Amino acid sequence: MRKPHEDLREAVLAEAGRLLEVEGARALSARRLAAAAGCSVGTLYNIFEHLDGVVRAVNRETMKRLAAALAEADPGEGAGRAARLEALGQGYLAYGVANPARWELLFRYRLDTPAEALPAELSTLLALLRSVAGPGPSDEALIALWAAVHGVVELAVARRLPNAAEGAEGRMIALVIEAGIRGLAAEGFGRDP
Amino acid sequence: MRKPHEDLREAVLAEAGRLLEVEGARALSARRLAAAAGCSVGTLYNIFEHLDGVVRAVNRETMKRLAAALAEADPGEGAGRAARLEALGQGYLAYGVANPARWELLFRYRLDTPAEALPAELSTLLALLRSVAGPGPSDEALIALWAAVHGVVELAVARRLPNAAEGAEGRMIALVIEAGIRGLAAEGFGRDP
DNA sequence: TCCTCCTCTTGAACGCCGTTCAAATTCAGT
DNA sequence: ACTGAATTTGAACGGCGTTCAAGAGGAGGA
Repeated sequence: MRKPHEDLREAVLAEAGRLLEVEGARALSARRLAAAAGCSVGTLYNIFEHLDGVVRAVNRETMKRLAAALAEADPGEGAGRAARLEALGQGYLAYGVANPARWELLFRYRLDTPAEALPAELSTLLALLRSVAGPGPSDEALIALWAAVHGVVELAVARRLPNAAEGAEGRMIALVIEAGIRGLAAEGFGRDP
Repeated sequence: MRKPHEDLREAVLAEAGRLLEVEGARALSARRLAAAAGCSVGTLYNIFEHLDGVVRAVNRETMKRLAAALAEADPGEGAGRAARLEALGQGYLAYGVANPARWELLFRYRLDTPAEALPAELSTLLALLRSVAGPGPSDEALIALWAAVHGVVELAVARRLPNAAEGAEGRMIALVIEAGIRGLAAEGFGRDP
């Protein structure tokens, strides 16, 4: 019932995760992956066609983990919508800072095959955002809020913030979320639970 | 008066820019650069020590161009501060979309030497932002606004926006800037010309 | 048992990469 | 013309993604 290589496929992905965490995104090469998983490069290419495929699979897993981390950070429906959004933003920052290699693969890896660069699991995140914001705000506004928060995290993870902002990432997230909430309010943020 | 290699150095940087624009960031390799500039790889390494050095030099030039593009987009002191900020945001987006290879080198290239990843010329941009926003807002708030806008542009350039946001980048920039202005207002945005 | 046929695996090979360095070249000063 | 220092060269090293001819393995029939 299960495809021939499925065990090996999972072993490869597990080793990919290990390599990423221990040695960073640079270490994720076909040869090292094959060696770590105990097969030859040729077999790796039988399973994945291109290295892009490994990255995409890792990214799907990363998205699941990110969604889980955000669900964890979410104080839940008991808390106010504003507090929940703030918590989600801080959770997004925390996940990125804690997993720079996965973050890099997810957002900075150059995928040659143009097919959706972000895994479809992104919709899970947007759905969570939607459930917190209520049905009022447009998709565009929600995605803009995500992108704004993402900008802070991306610059923080890539170590591209000016010195003046060092250590202020959390406060900057709070500022962006606060402003975003005011912007969303004009679109009916929080109406209709 | 001029250092021994300065002519060659400039030739290399000019060819680097050409390679970037014509063939993208992948084409910027030591061998291709040396061939294009008419010298050997060894000489390239005499001038730049590492390829990182070439990237850093290109990034300084990119920052200058970006600053010039923003100065061009700025309607000037005659316009309102809000209109100016909006124009700067749209200019930032336009530059990124028009120069994806330079953008990639500036914000996504993995620099091994940790020295400030962003060229010091970034301060020019922040100074422009400061001059438009007035002395009220804190550095943190201004950098947060920049980061928020940056997030939209980065996701757009990296083609990592969900389909729902395709073609809506300009409107998303407008949303982020509007919300940012409201946030900055609390910090005295626009007081004291 | 042996022989076929088909699938899966292997690792050497290709052309690229960043980087190094011994040797060749260049050239100013004598 | 010669010397000595500075500069340039390109082959070499180890690593990369990717391909593919050759080999290994096993299922089914004789």
